[in-house]
Amino acid sequence: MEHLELDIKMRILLSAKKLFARQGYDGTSVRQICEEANANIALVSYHFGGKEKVFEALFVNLFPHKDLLDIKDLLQDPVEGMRTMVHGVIKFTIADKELSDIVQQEIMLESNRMKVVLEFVNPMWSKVKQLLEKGKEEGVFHFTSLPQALLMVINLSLAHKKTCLIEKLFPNDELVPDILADQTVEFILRGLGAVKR
Amino acid sequence: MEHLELDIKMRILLSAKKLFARQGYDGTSVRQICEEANANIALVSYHFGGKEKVFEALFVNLFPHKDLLDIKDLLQDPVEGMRTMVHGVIKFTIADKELSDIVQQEIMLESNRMKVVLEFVNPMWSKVKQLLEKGKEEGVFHFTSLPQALLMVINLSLAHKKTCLIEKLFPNDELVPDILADQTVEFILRGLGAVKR
DNA sequence: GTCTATATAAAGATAGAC
DNA sequence: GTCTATCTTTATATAGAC
Repeated sequence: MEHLELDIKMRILLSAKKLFARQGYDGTSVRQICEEANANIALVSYHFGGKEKVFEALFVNLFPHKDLLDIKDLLQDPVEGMRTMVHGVIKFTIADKELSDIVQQEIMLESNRMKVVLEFVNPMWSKVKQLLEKGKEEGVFHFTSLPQALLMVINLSLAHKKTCLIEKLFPNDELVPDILADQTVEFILRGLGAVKR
Repeated sequence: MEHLELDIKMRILLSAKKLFARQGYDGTSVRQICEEANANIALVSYHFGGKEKVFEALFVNLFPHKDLLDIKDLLQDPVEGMRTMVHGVIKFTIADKELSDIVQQEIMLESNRMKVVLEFVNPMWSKVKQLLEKGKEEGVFHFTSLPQALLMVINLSLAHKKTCLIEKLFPNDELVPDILADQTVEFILRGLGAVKR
């Protein structure tokens, strides 16, 4: 029932993003999406070709492609490079919480839609992988298994905001985004053995 | 089509666990569960009272309640205590990958079923929280925000095995469970500033 | 306790009018 | 490009026979 100023295709995409994030892909119906978008049910098929295609279009149109990959010379200093990358990913998860929630849901489900998600997310992980390799070569990062180190960095970069997990344990608390990013980055760097304390 | 030797209630629960883990709660139908369990469709309603109740029963019956909480004197040495807890959680995620996958899916969805999941999972996080507090008091752990530190420890303990995330980046690799647990624990301890290098 | 048969609702998708 | 109306399938759940 929002963004009535936009054209229908975009309204459908934004509504799908909102509902997929809140209820998951399988928990969201095409009817719901169209209701939210103030669009007719038939338009999803007409404009996109079905629910699956809406999901794809969502990433094609709304994923912030280049932001993180345009940065040159990331590999010059692995520690600073890692700082930049992790900060960038966290910035994305805060800027578009819905899309980042969808990414994580699909990862956890290991659904068929992973193919689409990975297409957009892998370039970032590839950069992080390079940073880890370079850092290990130079002796600033210390870990046994590269794939597992990468997994830990990814998970910490993405899954920092699932506060529902602990809200019962911190009834009055709230997380401050600025502190969040810095603390996560420094945690990762220390975890990787890059001495910073 | 397995475990035909068990009684029907348990067969339904095990089939539900398997399918929820693979396809998610919303992506799994009662029909599918009964087919997998070699049971009649009507039996889910008769024995449990519906799909939601099957989910609940799954945790009530199959969640390893006490394993981690019986350990006494965990707080004597926060570093060793943390080592024990994280190892324990990782052991659980490996022992029952299906159940741990379900836990993570529901966390990411922030579904209505979180209430059930948290009931079983919170006691563990509560212990970890205590360890973090004690460790910070004693000056062995260093972090700014307790809730966020807790979140990072939880995430690393749970989400270490989503290898689908990076399998394109490591075509031939495989993760070794033993190394996994140790590397994760040490990563966490270093991340928390407990000097171990 | 287990089955068949069915009730009822909701899903995704499209034909055809406008 | 958008709508109404409808098709088909599938969902959860249950009544009632056995």
